[in-house]
Amino acid sequence: MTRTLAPDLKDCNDCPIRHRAVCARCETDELRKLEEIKNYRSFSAGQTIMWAGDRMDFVASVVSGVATLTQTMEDGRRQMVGLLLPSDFVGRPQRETASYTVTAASDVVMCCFRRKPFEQLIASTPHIAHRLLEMTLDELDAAREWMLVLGRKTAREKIASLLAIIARRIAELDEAADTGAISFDLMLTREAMSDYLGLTLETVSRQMSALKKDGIIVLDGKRHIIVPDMSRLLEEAGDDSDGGLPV
Amino acid sequence: MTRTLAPDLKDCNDCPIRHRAVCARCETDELRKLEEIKNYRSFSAGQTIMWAGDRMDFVASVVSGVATLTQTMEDGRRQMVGLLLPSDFVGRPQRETASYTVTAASDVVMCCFRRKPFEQLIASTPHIAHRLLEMTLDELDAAREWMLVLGRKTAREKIASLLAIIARRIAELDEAADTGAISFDLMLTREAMSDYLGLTLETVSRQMSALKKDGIIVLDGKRHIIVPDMSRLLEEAGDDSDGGLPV
DNA sequence: TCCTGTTTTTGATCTGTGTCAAGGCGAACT
DNA sequence: AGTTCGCCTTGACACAGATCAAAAACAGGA
Repeated sequence: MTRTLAPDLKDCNDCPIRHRAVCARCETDELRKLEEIKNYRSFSAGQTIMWAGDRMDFVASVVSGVATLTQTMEDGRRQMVGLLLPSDFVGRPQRETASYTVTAASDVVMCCFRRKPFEQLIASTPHIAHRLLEMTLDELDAAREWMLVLGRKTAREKIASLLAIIARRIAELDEAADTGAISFDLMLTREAMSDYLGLTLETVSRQMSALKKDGIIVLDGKRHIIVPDMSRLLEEAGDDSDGGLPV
Repeated sequence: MTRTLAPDLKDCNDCPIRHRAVCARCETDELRKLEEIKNYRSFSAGQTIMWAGDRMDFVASVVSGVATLTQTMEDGRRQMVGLLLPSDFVGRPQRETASYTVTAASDVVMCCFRRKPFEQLIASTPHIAHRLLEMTLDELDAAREWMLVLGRKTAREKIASLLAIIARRIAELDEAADTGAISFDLMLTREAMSDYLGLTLETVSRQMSALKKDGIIVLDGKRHIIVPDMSRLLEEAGDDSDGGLPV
């Protein structure tokens, strides 16, 4: 349930798979192999990084920015199934084609690894395989928490849940942590939020206004959010305790 | 996206982790170790196998019957986050406590392994770790498909999707496959269905009646379902192509 | 600065699903 | 056979959120 950060995150800038990923215990020759198969790629806001069904020659780790994983039905209904923040991993070893469409929500930098050699690296390096399993289990937990949000929460609770998730991830990255008030840039359009939450963008807008009116959040411009009291937000989200939702 | 069955499933009755699990390439001393730490356990319909938050000393594989994974909010709202059919795996290595409540939907037999030694086995046996990763990735895909169902589909489409998933899993087990008509026992109450689909049991009942009236399904008693034409069901489910939803 | 297109807000109305309530059906037990 | 209990179905009505429509806020370029 708790996000498992590589313990020596801060000391790990040389490792090309950043943060939560496999770097923590990389040894020099593993690092060298990773160096060989990696390259950084940038995408601008709104750009589609990969379409569902595309051939997938890379796996990647988000370095900066926000990307989304979405599914679409033929009639255009869309559902976001994953929100990729810095340190998240994209792509599935052993699979030729992408299952989901990946879109850059903001400007994004990804650290890409050629898939074939990456798979070999996994096969020959047990601790990387373990790290990958751990990350996948975290993602599975996140997806399951999200099923509760989608299936059983009201519009207001959904919005509060989304804000809480992002606030938590941001706080985690900034290490600012428990200073009470948290402020962050929401790098999603209202439409992207509605795709995540299974709502329409009008409903998202209305509920944002309502949360603002009730003082749960403060809006500075359209996208910059201040949460004066995190516990009140969590209450609105209907979360038991403050355990919180993993992303 | 496609379920990955162990290739020599049929020849593997001695392996205590059945079907999809790790058995395919188990060698004799690995099998011996598994023998030592396993024991079979039976549960009767309706019984709670494990509560969220309980200490978890076992991981397990479903041998027969159907079990469910659910989350509950303090006010009682409930969401099923996983449906466990024979060959599915439960439990998370490296975690002390259960995240979800596990309930037997029908009479269930599980093959349980003591967690600590199982973790050691994973650590020392790369191909088991790989199999586990593959299974976890399949589950993640299933969870994400389910997010689309929960977030964007209508009640009728939700029901059709659930029936399609179960029909597909049953067909897979029976190996009866593409004979057009599929019939199976739905081992879930209307309430369990509603928990899976994020609906009320009344709505589930109404939509089942509607699908029956329209000839998409035939009901023999309350729980035995006949699907005369699988493609029509998939159409109702709103699935693109017939790719279908993994569970 | 104005113009243009995108994103967001707000309003009015409609509808699918939830809620509340009653009754039916079958299985197990007396 | 009758009673009880759990599960399922059906109906009437209410409401959260969708849909349709318009205007306001904002960003970027000429």
